[in-house]
Amino acid sequence: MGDRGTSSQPKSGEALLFLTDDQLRRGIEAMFFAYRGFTADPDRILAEQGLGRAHHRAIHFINRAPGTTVNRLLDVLGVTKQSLNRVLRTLIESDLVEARVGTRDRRERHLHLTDAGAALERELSAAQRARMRAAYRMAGPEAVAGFRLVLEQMMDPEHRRQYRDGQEGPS
Amino acid sequence: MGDRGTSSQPKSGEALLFLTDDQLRRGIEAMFFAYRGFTADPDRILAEQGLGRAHHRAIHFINRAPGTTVNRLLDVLGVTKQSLNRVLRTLIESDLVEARVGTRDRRERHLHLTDAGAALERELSAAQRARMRAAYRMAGPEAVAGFRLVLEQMMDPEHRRQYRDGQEGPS
DNA sequence: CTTGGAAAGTCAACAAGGCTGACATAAAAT
DNA sequence: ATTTTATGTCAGCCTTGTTGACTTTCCAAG
Repeated sequence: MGDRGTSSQPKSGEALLFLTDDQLRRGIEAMFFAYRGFTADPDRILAEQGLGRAHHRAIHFINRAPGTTVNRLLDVLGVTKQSLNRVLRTLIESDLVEARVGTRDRRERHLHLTDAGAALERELSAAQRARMRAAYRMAGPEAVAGFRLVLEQMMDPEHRRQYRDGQEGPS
Repeated sequence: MGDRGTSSQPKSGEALLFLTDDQLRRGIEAMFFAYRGFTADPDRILAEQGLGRAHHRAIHFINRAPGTTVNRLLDVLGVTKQSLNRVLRTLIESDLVEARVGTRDRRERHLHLTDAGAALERELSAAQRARMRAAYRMAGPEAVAGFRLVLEQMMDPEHRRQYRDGQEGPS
């Protein structure tokens, strides 16, 4: 779709300099390579236990919101219940997650990490945080602010809501 | 893994403020949600054609370096040759990619996009660039610089090399 | 020149983790 | 009493990773 036009007038002003197709392509590749690095350490740890990235995502969000229900988790993760169910079943069988029947609404299952699950979560997120901490240190505070700003804009609006819900509190 | 210590002294100075575990967790989730958004548009387009994300990656890097060999592509993509081979086979069968037997070394296959392949590439990357352009515009030039800086630091060193190889020229 | 190994690519079979669809059950809501 | 909601389950499909075994081609040492 002939938008090569942008590249033929690259330096028409600072405000546009970073919007050439080539600069955008660089950003696309940066996302690709960075995401690989971002998941590499947890993937290694998980593989040792016969788990995969899907388990990591479930563990992460259960840890963030203990007692969350299956339905809310489905929303956040954006997969089907059949897919999540398979993952949760193995996590429960491996004694990493506990599903407690709801007291108010007994149809609901409230999900919690067991001690072993919490330990694994710490191991996984420690690896991921270490990498991110290193990247943040190298790049500096202003870069980090920019990083987060761009990422937030890249999300679909629904996911952006869920992302913002993860904030400390309603400031 | 007792690195909860960081969170218990959160505001000990501007230089550390952004390195609390909670801030790092926010960054981790930002990556997760942003990457989903980042791939959403191409995924939709690809699904219509019965292709997947793996095909997109191959198409992207063949377009960037026409005539590249399977081996070099393997390096960039970081999958096994068997996995890539399956993807390439469907791309060739669908007349999106052409594999020319090497003239100097006839073991090699040099990969090129066909006209149809180039058209699909433009469609895919136009969607992805549009999203990135919008995110860049909302975030502003300084944020973009920070975004790219952090992403680069997050890559594994080998991938960082490949990423840098994608620059305009050896300035 | 031939022969043996290395390199590039292909084929086969398996696993993880997405997906859809159909159905079961229990509890809540109407 | 009926319907809706939350969850779980079975079956089967697809993509995209994996490993292992194989072919073709090239090159270099004998």
